Amino acid sequence: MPLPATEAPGRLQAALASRGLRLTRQRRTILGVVENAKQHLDASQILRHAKKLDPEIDRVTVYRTLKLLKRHGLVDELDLMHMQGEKHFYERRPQRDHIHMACLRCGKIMEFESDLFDRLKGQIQRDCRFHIVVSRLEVGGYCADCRTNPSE
Amino acid sequence: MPLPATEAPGRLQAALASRGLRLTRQRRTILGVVENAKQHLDASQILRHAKKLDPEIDRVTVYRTLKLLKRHGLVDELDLMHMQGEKHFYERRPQRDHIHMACLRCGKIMEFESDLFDRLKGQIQRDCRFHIVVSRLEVGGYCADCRTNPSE
DNA sequence: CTGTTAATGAAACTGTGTTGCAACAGGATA
DNA sequence: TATCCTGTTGCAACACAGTTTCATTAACAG
Ligand SMILES: [Zn+2]
Ligand SMILES: [Zn+2]
Ligand SMILES: [Zn+2]
Ligand SMILES: [Zn+2]
Repeated sequence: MPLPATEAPGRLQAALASRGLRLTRQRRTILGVVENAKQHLDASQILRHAKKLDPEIDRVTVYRTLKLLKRHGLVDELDLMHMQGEKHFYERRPQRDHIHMACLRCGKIMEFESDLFDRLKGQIQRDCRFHIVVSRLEVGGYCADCRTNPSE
Repeated sequence: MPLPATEAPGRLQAALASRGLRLTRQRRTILGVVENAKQHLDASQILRHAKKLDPEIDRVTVYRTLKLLKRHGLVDELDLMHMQGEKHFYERRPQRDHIHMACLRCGKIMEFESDLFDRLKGQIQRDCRFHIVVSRLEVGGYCADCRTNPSE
């Protein structure tokens, strides 16, 4: 369940356009898929969704577009603790970073925002004189449901 | 060339033994490589180091041993922000978690321990009623050297 | 020392992501 | 709207990380 469902339709498209990058039919389709995804998708899921809207789209274009978005800091790449093999997942970079929690039993992915996380990043930048461009905090463990119903 | 596998009996070996797992010649070699590594190694680097000590070792055994160590929480798997392709890196799980900082310019990897990080994990466990088993915080950005010498 | 059983090595395989290149199309310009 | 330039696409072949299968080997308990 993505946190704030506040949709800004076409934000990715607008961002690409403002950088002078070509908005092709295929890119528009892929951007739409990423932007409107209800959960974290990997490259092959993005391809599958995109093919429903435009059957001509090739997987190479999906990979190239994801790489482009990543390079421009418009999407973040996640592992989700590699619970489903070596896949990588993508989400539009949010206004405020969040933590990903992956339940090792039921596979649920939860998100969490925290002031402490923001302060921690501030501390890293100050104490290590390190300018943070991208950050990723993922934890694996057991969710509330799985802790109270370990039998099911 | 092949050195005796009678290396200093590290903590990893002791941990495996205490769990009733077989300590084969190959496992001892691989454990020694991971334990004595001076930097973060990926699977193929671990294989290369291990082959110097025991040329018979197969890459499959390296993968299987890493999986075993991961499953038992004895090593952590890192991405280091995927700066060198999709490789994954390994390190012995430390007594206290640390943050990995990867410089996007010079490729340097730095480590950092922080009370704030420990408190953040505590907050997650309390506020989300989520029992943390493993956590990973990686940040990408620019290190102090690269910020002061952007010319070199 | 012996037997049981887990671990290994070799090869074939899966799946993710990349590269080279000819054909194509976005979008600027006139 | 037509033209051009250049970045983008689709395809096939490739590269590489990691897994599976199975016959053989060896840990270690008895
Ligand atoms: Zn759960
Ligand atoms: Zn998310
Ligand atoms: Zn990864
Ligand atoms: Zn640097």
